[in-house]
Amino acid sequence: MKNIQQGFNFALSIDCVVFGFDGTALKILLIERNEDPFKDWWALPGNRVNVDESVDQSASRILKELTGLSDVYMEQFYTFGELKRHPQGRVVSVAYYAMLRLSGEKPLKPLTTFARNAQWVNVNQVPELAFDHQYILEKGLEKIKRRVRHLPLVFELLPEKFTLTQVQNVYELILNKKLDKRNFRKKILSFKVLKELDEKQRGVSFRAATLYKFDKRKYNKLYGKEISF
Amino acid sequence: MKNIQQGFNFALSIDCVVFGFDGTALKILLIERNEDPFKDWWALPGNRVNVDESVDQSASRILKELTGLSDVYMEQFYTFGELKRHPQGRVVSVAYYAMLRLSGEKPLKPLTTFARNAQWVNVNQVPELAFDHQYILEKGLEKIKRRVRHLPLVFELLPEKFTLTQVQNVYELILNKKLDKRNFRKKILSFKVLKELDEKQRGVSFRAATLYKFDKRKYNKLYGKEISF
DNA sequence: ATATAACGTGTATTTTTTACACTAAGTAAT
DNA sequence: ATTACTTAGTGTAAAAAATACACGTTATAT
Repeated sequence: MKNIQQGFNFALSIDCVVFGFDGTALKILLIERNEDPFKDWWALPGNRVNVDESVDQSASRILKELTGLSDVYMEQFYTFGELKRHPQGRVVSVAYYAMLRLSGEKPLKPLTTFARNAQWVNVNQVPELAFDHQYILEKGLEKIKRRVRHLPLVFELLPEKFTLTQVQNVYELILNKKLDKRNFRKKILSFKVLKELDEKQRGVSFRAATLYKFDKRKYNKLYGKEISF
Repeated sequence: MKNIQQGFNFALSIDCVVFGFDGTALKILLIERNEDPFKDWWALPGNRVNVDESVDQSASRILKELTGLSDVYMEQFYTFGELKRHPQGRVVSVAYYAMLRLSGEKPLKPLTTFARNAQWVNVNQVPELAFDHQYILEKGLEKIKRRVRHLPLVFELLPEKFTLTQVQNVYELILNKKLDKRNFRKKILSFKVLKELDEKQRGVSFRAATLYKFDKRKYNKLYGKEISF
């Protein structure tokens, strides 16, 4: 029982800022807490890290338990270690952002009882949140605004096949500004990582757009890890 | 004694990647450990976080204890939470990078006994390090390579008054590539945050260069927080 | 057939980035 | 004082990237 030694008296938690795109709006995932502290409050999905799992593993597990979602793109972005952030003691929280394609078929089912409910809410219609989660959310948003310019994160938010207009919409929502259509297309295509498909959108009123796929292999080959969108 | 509850069995530590510039080379600070585990090994300056201090406070305290240095520019960059990274139990480490002007006058005096010695070593002549510190160092280096392009970090490494050639040298060392002198000057001056002084270098053989100061007020006013060096 | 709404495209202008080499100024040695 | 040496300091032309801007095309719905 090594951990009984002095100094082993912190709790570690994970909090996730989970972004989703439903074709129209940028959403984040919130849970409704079913336990104290902050019972009945909305909060970022999060929980304690177990002592026998790595922090990255823990993040995946926690997201899965609270939402039923697995294989989600996640990345650590900051650790929140202020003194009074948790009323039950010294809890330091490692925050992750996550991104996923939001298709109607994926129901959100918390696999644990401490969250009674999980729900997508529009990024700019977030209610008051438990703990310092408001702050963590803001930092997460700032972070992806920057990261989205250097990493092909937006494709995590889009379905496998997407139109260029959808890509542009996601960028506009994240960066929170309008982009010029022609210039945007010129630029995104200039990276040569989108594969034009022999296929059009289906089920839309009005003219259907061409579908594209993100070519991950080509991206890795061309850019290693970084780029400038 | 809230922290006796289940879950409060992590230790938290801070590790610092401290960069210094001595006018010629980019250095990082290492300590020689005087205690187990890894007694006699070189390591990044770091130690346990106390339960009654914030993570940021802890980082400053620890750096001060190990080196005698205070008021150093520090920023958190990643949290290392793998399972087996510490032989004595579950220790999760929050890593910071730090930057400071390395002038001869500042002697390094560890104020604690667990480090027997603190020393600046050239970034590309680092010996084998304790724990996962090699890895943390690499990540720290990657991080500042990116951050230095968006934040005026280099001025933390330089003396208050510096020449443009010195600025260029620091950028070249961090980015690890040669820059064109005329283009560099054009660009750095175009930001309008360097104030040309009525003063020249002293004590150099050969022609003395004009000294400049970084105008922090102007930087904040013009750019808020970000820029693209 | 017609109205509708989003699709998809090109060019000219401005701005930014890159490439490139010599003279000026101060120090040190003779 | 002359000379040799070393770093400081400067401009321009070409290429590349970013920006501004508008209309004919196409599939759908009525």
